[in-house]
Amino acid sequence: MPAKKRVTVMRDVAKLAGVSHQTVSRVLNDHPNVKEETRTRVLEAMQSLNYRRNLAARTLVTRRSHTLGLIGFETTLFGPASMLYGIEDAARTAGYLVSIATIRTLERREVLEAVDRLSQHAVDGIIAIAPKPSVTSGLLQAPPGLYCVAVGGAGDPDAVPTVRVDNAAGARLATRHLLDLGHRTVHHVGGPPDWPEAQERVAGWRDTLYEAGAPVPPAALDSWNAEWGHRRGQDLALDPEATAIFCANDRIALGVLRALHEAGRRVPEEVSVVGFDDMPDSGYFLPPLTTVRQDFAEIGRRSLALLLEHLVDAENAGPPAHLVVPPDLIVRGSTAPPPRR
Amino acid sequence: MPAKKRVTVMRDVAKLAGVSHQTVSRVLNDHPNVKEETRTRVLEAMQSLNYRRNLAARTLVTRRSHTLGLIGFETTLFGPASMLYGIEDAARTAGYLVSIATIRTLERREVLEAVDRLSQHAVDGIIAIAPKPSVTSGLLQAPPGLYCVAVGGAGDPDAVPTVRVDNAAGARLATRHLLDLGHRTVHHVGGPPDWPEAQERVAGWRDTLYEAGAPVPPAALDSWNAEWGHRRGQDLALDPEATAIFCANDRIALGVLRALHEAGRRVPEEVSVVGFDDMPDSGYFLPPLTTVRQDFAEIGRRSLALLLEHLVDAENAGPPAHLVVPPDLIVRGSTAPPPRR
DNA sequence: GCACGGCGTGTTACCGTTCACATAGCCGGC
DNA sequence: GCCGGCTATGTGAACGGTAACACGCCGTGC
Repeated sequence: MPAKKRVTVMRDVAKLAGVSHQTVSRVLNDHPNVKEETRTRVLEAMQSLNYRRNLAARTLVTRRSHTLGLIGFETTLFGPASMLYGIEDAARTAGYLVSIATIRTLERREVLEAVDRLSQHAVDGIIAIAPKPSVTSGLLQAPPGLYCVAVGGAGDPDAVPTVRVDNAAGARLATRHLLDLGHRTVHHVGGPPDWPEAQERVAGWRDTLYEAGAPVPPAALDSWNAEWGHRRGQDLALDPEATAIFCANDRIALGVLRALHEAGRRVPEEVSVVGFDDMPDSGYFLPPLTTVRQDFAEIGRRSLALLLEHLVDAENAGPPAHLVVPPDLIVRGSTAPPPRR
Repeated sequence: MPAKKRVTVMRDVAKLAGVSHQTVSRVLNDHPNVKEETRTRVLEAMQSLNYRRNLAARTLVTRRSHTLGLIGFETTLFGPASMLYGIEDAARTAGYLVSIATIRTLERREVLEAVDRLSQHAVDGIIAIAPKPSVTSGLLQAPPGLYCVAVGGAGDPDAVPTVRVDNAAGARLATRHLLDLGHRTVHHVGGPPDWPEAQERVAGWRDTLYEAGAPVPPAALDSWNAEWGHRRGQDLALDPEATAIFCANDRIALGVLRALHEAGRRVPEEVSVVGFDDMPDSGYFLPPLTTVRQDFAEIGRRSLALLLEHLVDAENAGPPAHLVVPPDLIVRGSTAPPPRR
């Protein structure tokens, strides 16, 4: 009977290097008290045997899996997908693997299931894309010791730390930009009325108009998609006073652009349009879209930092932190001064 | 000193139920030889103690983590993000968790790193989004016993099983549809020339034209984005003979639509346009885009099925399977019969 | 009456780490 | 010249499950 093929474990490395398995463990974990010569001998042995440590065994005893969980919603859309990417990128550089648990609705029940699934797999922490408060509140049910960070729009309670983009500031940038170009006021085509992110964008837009003493047209809120933008754009196209439109995201802006084009209103000569997100093709819309860019990579880094910070120092935690990432305005061809009358 | 808070383990459940821990294990794993009455007693004990089994311990001994790895590229774009979603969805219903490892380029080295990272975390298998052969070849370096499935475009070697959408068939559907409407021929705006998916779409388009005896205009290949579509669309708009355009994806189609609109060529009255992918807003383009829809959910299910099939019956594996998922044509408003002359 | 097989259950070893503790050697101070 | 403390290393016991095996009990066939 041929020798049974077995994967090399710590003991094999130890034997080859002529030390105990514990010394091998010390080398792996960078413990200080290992003679330099021993260390290199062990490393060589590991190399020659192509040793990889068994993380399951490590997890069993340390209760750290070096994996973190990510709860995501509508991850096929650009925003969530970008957040996922940003978080995964940050996690990878920090030596973590990311396990995903997508939810199909924003109901609390689904969030609880996702948390449960992740906690069974012993993730060290959870980052949840939480556009609505139901998600955040679901996180509160996580078993004690499992730290959660909510990223995205809903930063309500003071029990869960959050990281989010400064939607109000983004809306201000967009609105300010249009006012500075000389527009008398700015119209807004908003997202779903019950999404905090959409509400914040409304607030930033409205406040900026107030401060500038500009008239505040009624905000129209509905959803995030192009169909809504197109529908609303058709109305706005009929209003000769509407020379500047700030859309709650790029998809809406796409619809608005189409409606304006259709109605024969030229962009940016007659009407200026600003979006929010900086989707992949928004720079190639016609005209290229001026938009507010969210720094998803930074959001990922920050939320991970929050998590790791807690992992190393779990005991004396202060109140949960709430980080806000500033967005940028990307000026392209869809904005210009208003037409002279 | 207060009693140390400990999580409940199998032993606790066993004690409460008055059985051995092994019996608890049997209940958990649905072993046949457990008296019904014992089973319910154990289940009640588990319930009342809120027991969750420690998957790390389970993984250690069974060498099965019930986690699978997903290697993804450009996961912020709609296609890859949808595949990720489809795979995660299928995995979840099969009781698996998905860990992601995104790669920033398609270089073999990066793939190897991703495989390594995932295998350290003891994933049971790997599904890789593999739009180019370099990814597939990287998978071949996976440690023995770690099964990999390549999903997407590059189905070259006979060492790795693949699941992919039938790009050629999709292209045929699109081309056929346009020919059936009465167009003399169909122009094609293709993706990157070195991507198999793009090549297959060219082939399907060209073959259909051949078979129909239609003239075959030169194919133009460049990239996947709207900028390219717009650029190419400007040229095609000048050609009065070009009444039907098949684009390799929806983003390209968006650019083409814009260019045509700009040039004053009406869609679909003067020119018909077809896309590929069925992106979220393509139904709200103006006009709504006729396009080829890929069934990402089905791709996810199939690739997972391939993986699981191998996991239960790892020994007598035949040659790697190559599954092909048929796409659908979604007819919307961007296609119509050619103008009468 | 006894060997036998299946059922239900318990006992024990083992998976591959890390952690707590023990130990041996060395150095310096008094 | 001994002792205390530091350094480098080894030993044994967890961690929480599953697998292999043993064991008692029962019904069955001869």
